[in-house]
Amino acid sequence: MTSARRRHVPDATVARLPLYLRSLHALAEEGTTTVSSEELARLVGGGAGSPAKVRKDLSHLGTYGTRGVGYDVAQLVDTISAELGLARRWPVVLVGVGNLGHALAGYGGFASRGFRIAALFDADPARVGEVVGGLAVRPMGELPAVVAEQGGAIGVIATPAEAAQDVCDALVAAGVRSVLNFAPTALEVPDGVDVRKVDLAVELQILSFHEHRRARAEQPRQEVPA
Amino acid sequence: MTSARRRHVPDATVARLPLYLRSLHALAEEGTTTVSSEELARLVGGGAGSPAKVRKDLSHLGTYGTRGVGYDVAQLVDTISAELGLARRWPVVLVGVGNLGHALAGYGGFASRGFRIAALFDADPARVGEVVGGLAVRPMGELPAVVAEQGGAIGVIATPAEAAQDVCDALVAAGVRSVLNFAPTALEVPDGVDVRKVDLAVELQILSFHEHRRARAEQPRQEVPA
DNA sequence: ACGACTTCGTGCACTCGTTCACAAGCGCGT
DNA sequence: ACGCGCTTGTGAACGAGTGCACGAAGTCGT
Repeated sequence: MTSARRRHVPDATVARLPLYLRSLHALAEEGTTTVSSEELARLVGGGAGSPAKVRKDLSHLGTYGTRGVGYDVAQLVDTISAELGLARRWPVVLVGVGNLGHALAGYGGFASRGFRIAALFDADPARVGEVVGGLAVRPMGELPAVVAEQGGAIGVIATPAEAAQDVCDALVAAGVRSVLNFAPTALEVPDGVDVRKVDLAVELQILSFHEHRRARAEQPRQEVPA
Repeated sequence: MTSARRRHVPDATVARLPLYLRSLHALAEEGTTTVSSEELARLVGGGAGSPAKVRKDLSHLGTYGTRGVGYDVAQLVDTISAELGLARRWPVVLVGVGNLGHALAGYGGFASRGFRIAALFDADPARVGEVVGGLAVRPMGELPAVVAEQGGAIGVIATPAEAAQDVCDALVAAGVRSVLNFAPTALEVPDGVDVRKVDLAVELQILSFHEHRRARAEQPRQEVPA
């Protein structure tokens, strides 16, 4: 299949592409021009890294490495960036300028990896006008205009759980079709809208499980049975 | 297998338990005493929710629902909390009181879901002493003493990428065996230490992929070929 | 007391992803 | 020019997780 380009890229692979990209950027900066699947696997580390997985992932992109040599770092950066749609520097609208919202607005990692915070919103009139990370907080009413002006955007919800669904509805109504939700609640969205969620407490609870399990295995004194 | 209790709980199930727990807490607060697998699946929403999946997940805990009725909300909360090791209110040590660290320290969601921020640390002497979220920032040197005093802890890394590995080493040396890493870098740890990572930019990039794919599918004008 | 209805628990088939193993391809040294 | 060693790309085996379908078990109404 010479022109097989990318047919269907599995979700599991998509989830790893950003990790590869991160490591590749680091390599590029230190001047490395070529990397093997084994080296790359080591760099992304942990569970995400086995050489075979790397090769299969990259093969889904139609990317060709050079046998006996490895992959060209610069070309791989371009290919993955293109696949992820990072040619365009996506505008991000952030709703909810509380504790977490402040942190996100000030987080440099977005800018350096293909995103641009286009505007901040908050439902609380007292917060509107406040300047955070160089941007003035706007009232929710301006959301549709901003999204239209940007020609689409990715929405980030950093509000309390109670407000999240309303905010999500407003984002969708404004034309946003990709939402990243930090509020600890499930969101209902129409077909065609994509939601990802990040729940900080959930991650801790998963860690807690493993910690607990380890403790149970090491010191099986006795649990009080029901 | 009457006494089959919990043999091995699959990772995929563990990752969903906190979501169930969240919905169950909400149900308990509004006074609901009983819930069916179908209802619970609907509540957790999205990809995580199919009734069969819920039942299978819960069966791994040895939990018995009542046929014809559903699950007892209160009992299920207890069972899942126990499985996740939330009987103990885990102490969390947070390293890196920058932008994100501030947000995490002030985030109420931890306290309400089984965790307690025990101490804040920062390598920058200028930050030491500052009070954030009711806690004074301590110098890294005090880390081992604090962890020992708490009898173990979960470590959270909210530093820049460059500092993350050193901080991680310090945590491990202090006896921490579960680490949540917000820095955009892979961490190397010895066996027996568990690391989970949350990378905010990665989530956005995954969204970007889907957005890009959608755009490509809808308007296949022509991409500029290499 | 009994039947109809609801909902759980679970074996089975299937899908998706990972790992393995190896042939094909490329560059380099001689 | 040629062979040797390295690394990719990929088919095939394997394993984990999901969805389905149905038997088991309990409740409620009559």
